[in-house]
Amino acid sequence: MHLSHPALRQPVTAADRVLQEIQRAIVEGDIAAGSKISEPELARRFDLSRAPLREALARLERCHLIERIPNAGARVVKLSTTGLLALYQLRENLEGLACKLAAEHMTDAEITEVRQLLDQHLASQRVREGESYYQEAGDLDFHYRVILGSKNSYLINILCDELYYLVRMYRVQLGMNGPRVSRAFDEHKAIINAIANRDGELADLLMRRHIAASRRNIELQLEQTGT
Amino acid sequence: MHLSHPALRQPVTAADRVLQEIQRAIVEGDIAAGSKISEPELARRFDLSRAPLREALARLERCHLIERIPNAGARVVKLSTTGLLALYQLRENLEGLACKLAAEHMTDAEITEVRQLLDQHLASQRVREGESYYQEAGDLDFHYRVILGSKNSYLINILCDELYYLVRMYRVQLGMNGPRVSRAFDEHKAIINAIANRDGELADLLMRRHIAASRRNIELQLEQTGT
DNA sequence: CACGCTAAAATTGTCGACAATATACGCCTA
DNA sequence: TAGGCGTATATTGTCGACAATTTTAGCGTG
Repeated sequence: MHLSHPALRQPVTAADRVLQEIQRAIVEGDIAAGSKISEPELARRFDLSRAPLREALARLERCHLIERIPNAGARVVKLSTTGLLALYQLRENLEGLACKLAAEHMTDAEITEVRQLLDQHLASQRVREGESYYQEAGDLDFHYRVILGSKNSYLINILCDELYYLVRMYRVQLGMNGPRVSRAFDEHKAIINAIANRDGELADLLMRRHIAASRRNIELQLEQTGT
Repeated sequence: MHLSHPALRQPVTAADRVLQEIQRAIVEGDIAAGSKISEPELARRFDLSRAPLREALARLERCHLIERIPNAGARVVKLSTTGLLALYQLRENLEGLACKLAAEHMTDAEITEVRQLLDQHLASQRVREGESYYQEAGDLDFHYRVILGSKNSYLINILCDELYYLVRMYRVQLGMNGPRVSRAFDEHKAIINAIANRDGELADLLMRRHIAASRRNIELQLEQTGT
């Protein structure tokens, strides 16, 4: 049971590289949601054989970005309100647990690092008010740290490797530039404070609320865009 | 988002078949925990080429039965106390959530089915008192039903496809024939009652306790066997 | 014109061989 | 004899081609 997970590992094999490229393409909508995946086409596009490509597809299925049917091929996942709800329902619970465990297992040094990270975000955010991309990356970065702080490898694997690409996909393809930017920082602060105080129960609660608020925000976006 | 998951699907491809065979072999200790996986050897043993075998290995990694290192090969996972703890920590939370959602989403018909299932277990268990295998299968069956009842595809996928083979592996390789057999039935009854009453909060609590008790039981087994 | 059947095309699944990388062995040196 | 280096071996990663299956297109029939 090792704690550093593959997502942070830089690609060493051709399958790793093409995985990252396709992941990015799907998350950012470069390959349209719901569209069919053609192995021969992708193989040509990325200039490699089908063997490493299929390896990559297997991992894409693992993080729920594509759905495969035997002998019939793969499709990029479709975004839906029910899917979003199910995903965030899970996140609320899992990241709440992660917070509780982080309050038990994070070292003081790690907590200090996260606080420095938040200070950085605050500074850079004041400068480029409203640029959602940095906010988003920063938010994910914060969540990553806390999740890793749980020191539970299964939990880390599920959240960082299997669910987060899909979370990003929903965020990116739904815009995510609302007025929530500034409030999120305060919520992050409160969470890391609870963790620093070793108050797992509170950290759990605050994280659940934080994610619930984030979910409502995206749902609003969804309604406005018109499903 | 479809609710019936691959685990219940019968194998259609060669990779599917060999996956199931290797899964069983690892879970039951036929392939020793911690041992190295040799692709050429397994390919000969199951009489197929390395392509479908590697597909199977990718899925074995997904359900945490093996660990792969690029260019260096795969090893069967090692069982450990910390691993068991991390796994059950997650199960407590996730299956608790599953219960809460099941209380909201299960149909009356589905609840009736689960109750019939429990009656069957009780009858057959009275007959073959103490035979742990059936008990284990029955227990897992109950948990499966509840999890499916949550109607959350991500939750179902994580519990049934990714974590449960490992749970079974711990159970099988640690014996699991303790005196807990009879108490589990009562706990199952209480859980389905809570779900039937649409009391999600109570169902959540009871399931967490049920799994915590199960964990303590296995930990005891571990200590006795001598890690 | 719609429907079902048949045949052709395309796609996925599997195979055996080659290339790149890691492991194991033997040798040399201190 | 212990330790490090270089080669030999074995294993994993990748490739191109073939087999099996599905999808598509065309045809005939009701």
